Amino acid sequence: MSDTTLPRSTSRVIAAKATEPGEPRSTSRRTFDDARKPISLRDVAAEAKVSVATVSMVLNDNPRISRATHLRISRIIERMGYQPNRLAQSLSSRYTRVLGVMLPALRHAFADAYFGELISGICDRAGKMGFKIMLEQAKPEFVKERKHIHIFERRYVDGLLVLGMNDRHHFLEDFADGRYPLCVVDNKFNQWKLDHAVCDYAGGAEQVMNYLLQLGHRHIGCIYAAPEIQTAADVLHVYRKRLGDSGHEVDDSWAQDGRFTDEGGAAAAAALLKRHPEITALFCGNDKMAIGAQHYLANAGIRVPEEVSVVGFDNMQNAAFVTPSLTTVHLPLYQVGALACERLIDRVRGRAERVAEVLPTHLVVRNSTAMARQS
Amino acid sequence: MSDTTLPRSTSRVIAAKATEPGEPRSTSRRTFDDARKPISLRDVAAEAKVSVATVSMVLNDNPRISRATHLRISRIIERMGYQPNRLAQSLSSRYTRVLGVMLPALRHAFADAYFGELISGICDRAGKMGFKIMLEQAKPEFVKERKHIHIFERRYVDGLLVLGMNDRHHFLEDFADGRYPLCVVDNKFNQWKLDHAVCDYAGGAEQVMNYLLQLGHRHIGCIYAAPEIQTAADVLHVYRKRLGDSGHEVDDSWAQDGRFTDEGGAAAAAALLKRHPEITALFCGNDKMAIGAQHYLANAGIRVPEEVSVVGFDNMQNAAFVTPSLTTVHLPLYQVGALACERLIDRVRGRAERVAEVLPTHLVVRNSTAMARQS
DNA sequence: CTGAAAGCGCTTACAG
DNA sequence: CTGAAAGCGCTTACAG
Repeated sequence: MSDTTLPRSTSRVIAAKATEPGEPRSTSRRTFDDARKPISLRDVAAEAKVSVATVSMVLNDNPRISRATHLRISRIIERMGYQPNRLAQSLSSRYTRVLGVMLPALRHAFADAYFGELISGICDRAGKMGFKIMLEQAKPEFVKERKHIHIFERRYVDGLLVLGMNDRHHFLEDFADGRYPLCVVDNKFNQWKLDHAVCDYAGGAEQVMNYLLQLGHRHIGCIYAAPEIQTAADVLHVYRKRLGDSGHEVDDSWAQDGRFTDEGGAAAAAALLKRHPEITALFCGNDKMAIGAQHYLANAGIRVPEEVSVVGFDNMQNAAFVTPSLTTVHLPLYQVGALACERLIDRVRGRAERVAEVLPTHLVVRNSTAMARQS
Repeated sequence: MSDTTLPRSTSRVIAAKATEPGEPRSTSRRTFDDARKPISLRDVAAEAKVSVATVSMVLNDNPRISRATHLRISRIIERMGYQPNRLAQSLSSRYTRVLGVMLPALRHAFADAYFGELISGICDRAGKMGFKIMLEQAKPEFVKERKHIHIFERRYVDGLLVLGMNDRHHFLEDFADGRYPLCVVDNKFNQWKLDHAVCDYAGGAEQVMNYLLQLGHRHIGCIYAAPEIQTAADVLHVYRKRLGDSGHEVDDSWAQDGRFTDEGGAAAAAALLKRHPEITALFCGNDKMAIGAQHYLANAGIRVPEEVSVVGFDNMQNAAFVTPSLTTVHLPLYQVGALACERLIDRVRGRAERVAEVLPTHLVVRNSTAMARQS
């Protein structure tokens, strides 16, 4: 602990300069003992010889303050290096200017590039709009103790963005009445009336199936995951429908759960190829599973793409740097995060209408796909 | 906007139950119009027929309150579903129970698994210790406008964790006086007196060099990055020193900057092998660059590990799922994040001594390394 | 156009 | 062991 009796440098020096030589002595009630205390509205008001109300209104750009006064007081605020205490501001104004970001309670959730991209978009946009981001994880206790409501009641946040949620996150129902602003990021729920911004997963899946069918693939396996997530279910649905439409029998033995992980993808690829050696293409629900599948295929001596084509979904950073580089669907996750954030802030500011934003996706063709082999 | 004239359900229902039938009417000053207002300390005090001070002390487990009173009032708090307004709490108590986490201003920084692991550790530990996490990015304006100080002065945070910072982040100097609690995560600075918790990079590098030299490698290239980061410089230093000690000429042409990216790693590998075709091993400063190097080698028709061994650094999730799986150094990033968080909270609570924590690392041998080829 | 005063919802000396 | 009151640092009607 440093010596309290010594005056400090930094901001206090700036404040000291506030009284120019020759000016009448400041009427501020700050004493020498206050040296470590931050400057308050009162100090600024005393220095400027106006009321605290006036300084407050200058700070909030209230039009009732004359241009001259505004300018004069702004200068004093600047010179004194005054920073408003936002706890006091929020307590009075009832806005915190903080948004919560809720992640699922997965181990090391933040290390997932999928969530990372969304959060990057959210943080950038929030920062530009004057909001801070607070992190939450949807742990079982969290929901059981109704902490998702408490963060509002206790005034931690003005709104909440939820990522990676699924149909079993029943607490989302508590937001259906619109009392507490919430926006679902990159997912959607039919059972609850909630704002959302989402990538067009079904559209991306259509492009993949078109492409594979055009290349002559007829024996296409699917490595899916988490069908309780609507967007993941959409992809699986398109896969089945397009295969059925093209006159092929659709049978659950052609689809295998890969749990969205590298390991799961490898295991699912192994299971599918054992069951159906005639498979010429694997359509994977994310890039990680696709990379796991490629890993399995390489170890099993099956060449990609000559013998089996592999398609991912995400377009994560490393998709271009595996061997062979991965054909995948690009998801504008950064943009979805930013858009969801903006829509949530609109809501915090009073917008009443629900929003449902869908951002387009597109196929990125690389080297993991080729014409179906002649078998 | 929903109808304001209707009484709401949820928490108000609970509060209504607080007056049991037959009890005298509550003396609370809450009226019907208050229906949407959250319950305050005053309401609880009125209901319990004690002063707000007493309820406050119950809330803060102040020992001056008798066990009987504590129990009785706790029950009432529970029954009413009261949640203290933490803005008011913080304004009075001068603690926010929020920690800032600062990331460098890299594009899509959150999508990096390295930062993600650290943040996972930080969030878990912070949550367990009753703290929330607020996100910040060290954008140029941010530092120029001294926002790193303002988040303290404005009472956003009690302490700050900084990730991915380097010697050019001069704003860290402002924390050397210990006035505002800060902890450097997975890095260290010799020029500024700051708390830190860091992985043993030099120790990991020693293990890599031992291993490669034992396998008979003598022509070892190094793909490094960001030598302005102390830990990265440590790795480069160990590489040079061990090569020199084993009687080899150390020459800058054997090391190449790979900018910590897949692309950079691929380009650096290409440059090194063009310059020195006799290279039998590449030691990379992180897994991403190693995977990029593997990608280049595969495309160039150079077999890994038969012709060239590749070693990474990080042990990121996918290191085990590239082909061939990657030999690398495991960094306990989750643990470093958690430990840094805990040390920062100690500091917030008043610990005066500086701390410098170092966590051990270890080599993980997989399939990207083998005996040096006979050339 | 500006000021005095009440209020936001807590905590914390200070009395008793 | 508990209460009355001041205070944390702002904003916002309400006067003038």
